Amino acid sequence: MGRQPCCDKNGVKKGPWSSEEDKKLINFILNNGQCCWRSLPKLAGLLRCGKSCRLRWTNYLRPDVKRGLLSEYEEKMVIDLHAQLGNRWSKIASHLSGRTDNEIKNHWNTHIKKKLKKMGIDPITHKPITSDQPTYDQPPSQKDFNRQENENTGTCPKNIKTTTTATTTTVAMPSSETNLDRQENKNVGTCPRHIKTTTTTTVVTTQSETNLDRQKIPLIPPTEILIPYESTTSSTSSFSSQSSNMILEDLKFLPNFDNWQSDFNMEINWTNDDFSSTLDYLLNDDDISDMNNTTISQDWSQVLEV
DNA sequence: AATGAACACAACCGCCATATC
DNA sequence: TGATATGGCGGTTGTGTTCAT
Repeated sequence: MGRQPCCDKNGVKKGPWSSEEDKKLINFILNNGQCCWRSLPKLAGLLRCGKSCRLRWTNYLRPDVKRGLLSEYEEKMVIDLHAQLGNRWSKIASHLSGRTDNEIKNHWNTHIKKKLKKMGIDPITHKPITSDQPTYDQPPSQKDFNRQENENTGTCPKNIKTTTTATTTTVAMPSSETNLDRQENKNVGTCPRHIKTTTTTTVVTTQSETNLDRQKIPLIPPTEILIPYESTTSSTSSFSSQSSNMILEDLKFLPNFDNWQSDFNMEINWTNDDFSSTLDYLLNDDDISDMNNTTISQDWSQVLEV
């Protein structure tokens, strides 16, 4: 007997998450902690696969997830760790506080690999590439052959072509200088993607660090995230009787999520108990009033001003 | 201004390991 | 002890954005 699918595929929504779905997921986990992912979508009122919820939470919504480009130091660590561990992204990620395996994997595939190649280093073996040695990103798999076939028959997805663009000549970048990035990319003809001023509805950039892209903050405005539950819920809904503009006021006293760990002396891998106690701390009126004296982080201030 | 190419990254898929019954 | 459920991992794809023409 084969394995059951992780969820009922019928009626399950796929694709990008809406802010509404994010809110539901965040609210559910804030109120209930992380429990079994399989039943979470139903309980949270989401038409999503449990697996999808888990990924969304761990890779994007979790408050201790660091966002933005990897620093030079982090990048160096990734390269070193990759040399030791290979493509074991989760292991690599465990050495980089706040970074997810998915993020590191993406960064490796889109940035670091190119840099290493440009530097004449094989990203697989981490050894210098000899001129007579062909290099492959991956050993050609059956899928690659299928892709090639698809391309030939004109049915390939549009991004197949990106798999063959190993001709880029990007060099190691001074990561904090966007104008240099721009100049450099201009010179070598590669797209300066990271220069973009984000205009999507999910991300906002600030300039609190030298690198414009370092501080991408999930733009689910706090007013959107912490939707007050209907007044029937328990003590956790201290916001329930408040109007939305009052909630905005309250949100000013929430901690800077960037400092979530240090603020609450939390481990990176928190347990449900950790989460619950932290949640209590966050939502306890006394504690909130104690936090009146704390400085609102620049990042959140900016978000709140939006 | 329109269009296609190039790109980044969020999200999905399928497999594997472990837990539970 | 085997079957099943669940979570985690790595590879891959899809989509939206930006840039060049």
